Amino acid sequence: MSFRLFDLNPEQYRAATHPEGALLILAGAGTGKTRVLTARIAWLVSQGVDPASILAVTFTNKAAREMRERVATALNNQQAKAMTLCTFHALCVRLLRRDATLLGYKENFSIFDESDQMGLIKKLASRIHDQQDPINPDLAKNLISKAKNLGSAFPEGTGTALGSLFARYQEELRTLNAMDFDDLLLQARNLLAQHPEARERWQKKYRYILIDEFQDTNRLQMELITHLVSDPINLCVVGDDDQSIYSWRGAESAHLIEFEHAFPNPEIVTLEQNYRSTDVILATANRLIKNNARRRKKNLWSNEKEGESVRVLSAQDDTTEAEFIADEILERHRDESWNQFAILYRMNAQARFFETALRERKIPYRVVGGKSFFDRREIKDVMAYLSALLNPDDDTALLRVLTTPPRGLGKISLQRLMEISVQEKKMLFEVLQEPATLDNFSTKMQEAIRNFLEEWETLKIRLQTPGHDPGALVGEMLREVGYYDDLRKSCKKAEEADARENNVRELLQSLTEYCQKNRREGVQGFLDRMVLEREKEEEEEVNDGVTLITLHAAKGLEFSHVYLVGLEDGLLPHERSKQEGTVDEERRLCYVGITRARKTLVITHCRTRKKFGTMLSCRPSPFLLEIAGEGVEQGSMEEILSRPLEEEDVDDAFARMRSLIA
DNA sequence: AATCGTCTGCTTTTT
DNA sequence: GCAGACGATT
Repeated sequence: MSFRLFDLNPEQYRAATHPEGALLILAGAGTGKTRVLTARIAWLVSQGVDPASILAVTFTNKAAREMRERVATALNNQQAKAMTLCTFHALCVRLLRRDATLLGYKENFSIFDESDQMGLIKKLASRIHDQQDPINPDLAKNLISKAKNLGSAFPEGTGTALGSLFARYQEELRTLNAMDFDDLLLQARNLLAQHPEARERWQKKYRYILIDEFQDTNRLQMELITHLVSDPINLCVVGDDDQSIYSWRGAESAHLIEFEHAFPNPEIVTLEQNYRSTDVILATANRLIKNNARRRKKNLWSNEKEGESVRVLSAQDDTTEAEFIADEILERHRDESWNQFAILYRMNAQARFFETALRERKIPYRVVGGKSFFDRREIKDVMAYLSALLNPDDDTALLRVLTTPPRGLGKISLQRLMEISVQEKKMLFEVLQEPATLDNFSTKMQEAIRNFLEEWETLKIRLQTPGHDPGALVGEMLREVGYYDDLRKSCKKAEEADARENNVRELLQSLTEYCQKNRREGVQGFLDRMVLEREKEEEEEVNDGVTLITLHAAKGLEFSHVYLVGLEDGLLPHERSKQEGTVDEERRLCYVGITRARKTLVITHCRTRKKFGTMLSCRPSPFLLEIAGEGVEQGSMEEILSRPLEEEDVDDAFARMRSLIA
């Protein structure tokens, strides 16, 4: 075995080599969680376990990718390939692509992403049109999602406008042979709950189950796990209740805290030795988190005893906060590369000040989060073509195809087609194919419809021919129907047009590559991946820069120098959390922020801040009182700036001035 | 169908 | 203070 088990500390070793039964690994921040999971998988295989019977589930694609890479180094390639290592959603797609017919879906169902979902909700909401209480689509989406993740396909309040919206939404999805993200979990759960033969088949396949970030599981995911686990129980979960920051999305850390309820007498291993931060930073984190009542007690420690003090600094206002930090980063960059610095904040809106300050000083930076490649119009267009090709029931996708580019079928004709579709209880594509349909339209329209059908059929047939290049075929069709021309026409600048066209080519190129590599999964597999893994392949992390990131997005990352900013009452903890009684989660958020730091940590707060356009005075966050203690220095930025320079700094400043003059 | 102006309402966002 | 949504206008 190439993975060296003797590199593990005693607790890690115990977790990695625990023989059988339920195993709960409480892995504090930076305690080598992924390492242990990888080691455990390697150990299982070394004990003769068939890799194909191992299932390891993560929450993010990134985590899955990282784990796969590490497993591949620990095992040989073939073994690593044989095991299932994916996100919850990808696992569900796998189950459902095989067994969806048992639930009344076809196995070529479409997966609706958030914008598809939103579009459908808006359409239905406008149809219901209740003058009493108009439906807020955002709210509706959240409530539907929440209900589903609690395990229910039905709204709580039937009879309300929202209730009927939920019902019709679900009905519509089924007619379109489509599932949204939550449905993937919901239907997979239903599959295992309602179909014993399927359940047994999957249980038999996955004998060894490992779950990462277990504190983030919602009820549906927990049910799914419970159904999948067979006898003997071989379930290993890893998590940290102190880092549970997604309860607003339905995650229940109670699954971890009360793990024994679901799986009695588990082996429990607590990992407390931290390999990331200095002891001073960890002591600060410990002092903060112990104020949370319901948790599994952990006390992080590190061998790194020599560390700089944690500094808590106040600033007059948000601009000063940003400028001070930017100056300090500039100063420290002398012996650290830019990407060792991170600025962590509660809200994306806070990033702006830091962007300005960094830009003024020509410091490179990257803001994590923002518009995804996959939200771009042209990408959605091509995805619609692929969806409509694979799932003829997906009217949403087909409508997009029919109107992009304009084919002489305008709003009115499409409306008429949809009316016929509703009347005859047939899907849009069937209606198009029906010869009788054409009688309703002018000769010009008939021509347009016939043209489209002809193109579409040709493409379908060619795609099915073996040895084809799907990317090239779709690209060819797009060109023939004038899609590229239309795309260019809709752009103001030539640069934008080039960029969009390039995006399409890139997408088609990766379609071709995917199909070459994964013969069996084909176009369907590619589409699944595109919807579920909404990240561009060459996420260019090569360029060096300071990271600007929200606390939520920072989980799992680490930086040598961390600036945790905006520690003000109402911002962290956020005002709304105080109203909703979820300050504990805000504390965990703060805890996550602190534990990202390897060497130095600066925590800042402003005495005044611009909110909604006006300057308001701010009180320091109550968390600052909780972290106060040995190794934490307090100060103000103004005081530091007015402090007389120390001698060497003066020398330095003179030296720099002289070199500027020279 | 596109563009302009006004109104509103304000976390976090793994898939 | 500003983005995003929506409705009125050409």
